[in-house]
Amino acid sequence: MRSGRPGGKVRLEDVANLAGVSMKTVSNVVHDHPHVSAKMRERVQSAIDQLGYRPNLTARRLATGRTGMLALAIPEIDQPYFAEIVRYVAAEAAGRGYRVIVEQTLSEVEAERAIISDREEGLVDGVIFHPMRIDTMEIARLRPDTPLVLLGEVARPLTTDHVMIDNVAAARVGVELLIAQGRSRIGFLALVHGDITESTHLRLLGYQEALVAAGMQIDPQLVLESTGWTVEEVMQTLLDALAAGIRFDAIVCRDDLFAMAAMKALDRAGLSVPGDVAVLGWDDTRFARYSTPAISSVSPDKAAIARTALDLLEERMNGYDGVGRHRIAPHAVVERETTAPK
Amino acid sequence: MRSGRPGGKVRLEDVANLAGVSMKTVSNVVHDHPHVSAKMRERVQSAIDQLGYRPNLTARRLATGRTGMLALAIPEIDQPYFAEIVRYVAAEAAGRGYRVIVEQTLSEVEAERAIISDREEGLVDGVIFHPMRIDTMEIARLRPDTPLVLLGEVARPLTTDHVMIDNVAAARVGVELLIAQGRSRIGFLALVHGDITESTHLRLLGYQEALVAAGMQIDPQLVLESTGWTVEEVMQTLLDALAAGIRFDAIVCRDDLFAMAAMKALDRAGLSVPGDVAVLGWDDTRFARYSTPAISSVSPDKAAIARTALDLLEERMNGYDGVGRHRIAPHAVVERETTAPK
DNA sequence: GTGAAAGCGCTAACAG
DNA sequence: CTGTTAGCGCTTTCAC
Repeated sequence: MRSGRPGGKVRLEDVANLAGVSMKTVSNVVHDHPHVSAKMRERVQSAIDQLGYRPNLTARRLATGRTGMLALAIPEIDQPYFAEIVRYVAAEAAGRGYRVIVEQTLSEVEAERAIISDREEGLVDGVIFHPMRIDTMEIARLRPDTPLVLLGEVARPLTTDHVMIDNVAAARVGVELLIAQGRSRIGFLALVHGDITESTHLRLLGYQEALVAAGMQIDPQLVLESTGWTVEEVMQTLLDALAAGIRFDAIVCRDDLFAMAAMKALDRAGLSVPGDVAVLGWDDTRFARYSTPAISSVSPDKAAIARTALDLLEERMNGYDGVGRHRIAPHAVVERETTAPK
Repeated sequence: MRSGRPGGKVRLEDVANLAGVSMKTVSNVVHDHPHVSAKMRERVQSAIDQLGYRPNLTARRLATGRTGMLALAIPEIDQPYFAEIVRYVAAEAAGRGYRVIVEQTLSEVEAERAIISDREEGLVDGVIFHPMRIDTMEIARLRPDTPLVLLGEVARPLTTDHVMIDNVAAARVGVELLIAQGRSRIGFLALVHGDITESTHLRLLGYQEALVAAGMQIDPQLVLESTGWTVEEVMQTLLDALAAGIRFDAIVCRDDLFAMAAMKALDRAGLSVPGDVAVLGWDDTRFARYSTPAISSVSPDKAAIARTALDLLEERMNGYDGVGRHRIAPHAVVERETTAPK
């Protein structure tokens, strides 16, 4: 089945020789080019099968200048929200003929810098990047030659494309739901020390807007602050507030992980959900769906985020070189078991 | 900063010209080759910086025949167990100088077949594959030229390397824990219709062995069967058993997702965990840690799995061509809140 | 220690 | 519609 060449490697030329045609004709067959006679096609195909020929991607890439690969850079692959984003982006990319390589930054500054200032050329045709640590200025300065689209709520760089949801509006809708269900002491879990992304602040802003619009008083005590992102830290934050005598009948969480932490804290404090306290998560991940009780959650349209990011990126890869575009993806609030009329 | 060449592309040769040295010398500097004088290195480096030269990966790959890339093929990226496997494999691979591209099969036969019978050459140097649908015979028959290591409990192919945990022993230890805590009506959730992997059967076998070893009676009623893998189906399976009057004081689950489903069903049936019923999960994912109550879980050593898979794969990539090796990674049982003495 | 030249396997422009 | 040929940018013998 293999050619007699050393290493068993079969080249396009070997196929051409065996079939008695030119390399161009073989290439036409491999690429399903229209203008090839049926008998020709068959003859070439049989040579391909006989030799077990497989086109060499690397050579093709060198010749075409395209890799057919995209990089998706995210903080952590095993955080459900990002795992789901990877899934949608990979599906969307596959539909457009791209494969995706996943890069984890672990929210480390150096890793994020490495994404932007790509040292080597020809790894990927484009990059989709969800930054956590580096800011607009740095992205603008280190801006790579490679087409780039940003995800998430970084401060908006003027020069770079960007896809996000309207966090303020989403938070507002979520809080309005709680208010409509008769909740009046609605907490926010939580601001995080050292968080330089805008997400949490925007969500907090929407929370505040909804309260004001409803003519409710804003009690700063209800806005909690966590020392970190872990479930343990977030749980402790709520536990401390409860121990300090602060009372809630609803809690808006910055994401589903925080909601899981809230469930733990409330359980430990002997409070029932949603009887005593309603809980609203964010991101609509598997955590929310599989938890008991199932967590109501603000749901960004991940498929739309992926689709929009790919749209933008493809335009860049096709040569668009204008100013940065900013696209808003839709959101919804999915009601499950942790929210209910009081 | 850019050369005057069209397209702004800077090549090794341009650097060589500017620095007034040969391409070989530039290459030596780029690769930190030892035998280069300090002044030479400096001169070349300044030319590199001046031109903004970035080596072209594709050309390097074509010349060397290595891609520096690995494929990791898994069923679903957004299933926590696999997301965590991706994380460990990616970390391990990065440490060895490889990048990884993630391929989702979605447990579809055709997608799995595509992984094995790679149509194109030069995409990756090696493949790590967690199959769900295709069997030993097919893997052996379609076996690609690309080095391959299998993950999970497929029937063991003689020709292919393979990393797994000892499912039987792990299940036995888990059930022994339950027995030691005074549980006597221990259910198994669940066999799944159409599941052709060995995992569930091996776990069921260990379950059975532990019961026999403890001199307990085996009640077939306690071994449940689900029509599918979704949380809804699994939950319904347990709900049906409960409705049929079958009583449990512990449930061993085939994975953490099934454990989440069990928690839902028990909650709905008004049973408390672990008061009335203990629950043991499998895979030790974030689900188990973040759930309320936190789920005790059989914990495969994912770091060891990743490390071992890479070890095996590197040997293959370095030319080892012997018989398939089978490596067992360690496991443990992590006790959390869903198991406790009765 | 450094330089010149021959590929790596494919694509695409051009000629026939 | 098919064949020829010149690159794509780097690595790597092999002389110097």
